[in-house]
Amino acid sequence: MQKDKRAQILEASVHLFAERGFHATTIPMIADQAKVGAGTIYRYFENKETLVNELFQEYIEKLKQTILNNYPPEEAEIQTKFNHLFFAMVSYAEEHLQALYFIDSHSNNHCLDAKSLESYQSLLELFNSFIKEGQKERLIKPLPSYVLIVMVFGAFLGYYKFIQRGHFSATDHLMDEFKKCCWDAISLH
Amino acid sequence: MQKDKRAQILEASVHLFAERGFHATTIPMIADQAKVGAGTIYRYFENKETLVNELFQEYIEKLKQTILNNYPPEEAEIQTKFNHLFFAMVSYAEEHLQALYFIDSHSNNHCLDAKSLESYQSLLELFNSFIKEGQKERLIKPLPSYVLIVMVFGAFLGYYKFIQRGHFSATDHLMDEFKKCCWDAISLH
Amino acid sequence: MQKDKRAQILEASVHLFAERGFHATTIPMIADQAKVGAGTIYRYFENKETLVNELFQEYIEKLKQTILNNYPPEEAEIQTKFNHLFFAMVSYAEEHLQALYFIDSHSNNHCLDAKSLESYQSLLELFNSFIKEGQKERLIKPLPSYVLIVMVFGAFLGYYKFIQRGHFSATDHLMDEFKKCCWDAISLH
Amino acid sequence: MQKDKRAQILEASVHLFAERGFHATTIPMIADQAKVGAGTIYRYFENKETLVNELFQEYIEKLKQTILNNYPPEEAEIQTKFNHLFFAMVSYAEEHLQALYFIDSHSNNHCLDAKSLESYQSLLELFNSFIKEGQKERLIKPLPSYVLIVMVFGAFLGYYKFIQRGHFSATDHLMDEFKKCCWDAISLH
DNA sequence: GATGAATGAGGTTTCATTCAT
DNA sequence: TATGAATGAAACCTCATTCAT
Repeated sequence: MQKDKRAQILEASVHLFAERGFHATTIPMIADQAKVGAGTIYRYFENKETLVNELFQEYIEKLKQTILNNYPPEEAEIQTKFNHLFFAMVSYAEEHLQALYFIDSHSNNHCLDAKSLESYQSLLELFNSFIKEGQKERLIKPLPSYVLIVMVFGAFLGYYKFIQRGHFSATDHLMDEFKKCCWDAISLH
Repeated sequence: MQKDKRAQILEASVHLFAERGFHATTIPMIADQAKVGAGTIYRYFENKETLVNELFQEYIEKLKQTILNNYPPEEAEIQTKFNHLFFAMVSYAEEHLQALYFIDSHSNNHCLDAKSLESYQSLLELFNSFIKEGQKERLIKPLPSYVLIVMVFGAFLGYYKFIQRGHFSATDHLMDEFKKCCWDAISLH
Repeated sequence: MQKDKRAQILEASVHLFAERGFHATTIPMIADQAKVGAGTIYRYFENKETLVNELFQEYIEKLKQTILNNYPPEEAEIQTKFNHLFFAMVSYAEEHLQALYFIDSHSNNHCLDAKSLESYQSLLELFNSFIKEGQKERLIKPLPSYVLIVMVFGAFLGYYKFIQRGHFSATDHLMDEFKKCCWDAISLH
Repeated sequence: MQKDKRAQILEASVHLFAERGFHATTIPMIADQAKVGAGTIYRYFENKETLVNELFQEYIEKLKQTILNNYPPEEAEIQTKFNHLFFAMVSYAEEHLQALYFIDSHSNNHCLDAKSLESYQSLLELFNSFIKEGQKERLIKPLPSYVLIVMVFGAFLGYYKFIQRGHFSATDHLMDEFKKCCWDAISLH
């Protein structure tokens, strides 16, 4: 009861989709994990496709909010903006790691509808405009922004997957190294 | 007739699995694409799972061969080894781009059996030993090698996905930028 | 619906398996006869094999119960015990004739699992111990009990198949003849 | 080569059908056992159904021949005729035990066509006329001949299955007991 | 509103049969 | 003539979805 059933369903879904993928996750699995009846899911979502799309859009929106919250003013330096983006990602990853995996592994999936793709594009646009600006100032490499974004995104997933697996614990020192790594990857010199 | 049916099936499978994923690809889809009867697939593969596993292992092996072919001697410089690895990846990506997507998107998939995972690990080990060596010489960042590998792997996929989509054409200049990007991402200074 | 779905499925199955055999009976046939959806069968039975095995075991158990119910005390005469066994079989055959055919025609079938075979053996053991006792008292022929059992079992099936086909109706007189026939087959003099 | 391929196929078929039944026996199984290609079977038999029917008819015919060979003259005594029938069955069982199982387990099978059923009926008729004659002379029990036939047939199968399993070896003494058992089962007094 | 038993469309897999060699 | 690779109809089985309770 405590939590809203819709939230329980979304929470169960994001874990399962992240872990197994959309097609390998069944409605009964979600119902079990969410501790609701299978039929209940259909009171909140028209069908499995709308469920995955609403889930995708909500988590994209949450990430966009995290990024836009306290975003540095336009006139701020690129480094400042990079710092903000980096720590926004860190913050999101620490709170919604499953969501990050889910977004990454489903962003090319056929199950997404137009609205989800648009949502995803608008997320990429946040990074894209940052990169375009840096490239204009000759501070960021003149590569297609998509390549730079995907590289850093991949790095984030790798970094957190590694920590999550307990191979070693997150320290401030490691985080600094990681941040520098991301910056070096995209910056000129 | 021309080609071996087994090869036709593998070729159709790698495209479909890369594009849609294991669970969203049906046997009739593969049969149609491969221009064989659905039953024919079962003359060459015990079932859908062994098909995906044999496919995975064959393409991992091919990538390992590409990397190990003319690999610089142990005493060679890190830069030389990096160049080799980079161009091996380029060569593989240009010949088997679908395979690269397929490997990337399925390396965490539950459909893989122990042998496939082992195969994948042995591929990662090739990169890993290169990174470990570079770290010992203080030429490569002291981050978990997994993070560095994933970052560069992600960059490759992003780079080729972008080119493939025709957003712009591959030039030697762009390739140089891209190579520098990958090196900067992992190297110290 | 009126009856329990599981019971409907079992009832349809025993008729079809008795009539056509396990392998010639399809799930859709059972679903049609039981008036349930094909998928419903899998809510009650893991697969077709567990269906046939549970069915077999349930009907064997029912026959064992019929036999053991009011079984004469150990010290009773062989003739008394024979009468009991005979009428237990008559009672079972009249209520569950299809089951008798089903058991007979599937007792050597590869579809049976270890538990079913064990169940069947324990049924044979009931007859076997009766025969062994009679042989000790030199009232029953010194042939392998299996031969005697199969002979009488075959006679029962023949007798009831004949009656069922309506070639003639069951009368007390006929039943007496039949009983005498079974007894003569196994007894000494 | 040695044997005619058709004979090899029939021989393999009778073993497999007796052991596993018509529907559980596949054409590749028969081809393997017969050491011929699967396609070869279709050079000798139109399809699987005609194969089983020709097989059935040939073995029924063989049994009828065994019985009719040296059959006692009409005026002979019932006991003489019984002896002949009994030893004809023994002879057949010893030479073609698999065929006896095959006939028994398929005589009610839906795979049989009209001609096979007719063939089977004409076999039963041989036994039936013997029984009718014995009943007229009040030497055989006044039960439906079908019941008596099935009983003795079942006894034969049980007897030979037991011996085949090696539970004990066939002796002249045992055979005499068995013969007496069959006679007692059907005779008056 | 919540449930989960029931359903059947659609997936995976088998196998009788064909046909090029 | 003999073969066995290839086929697709039809089998078994799963699971998204519905609906009576």
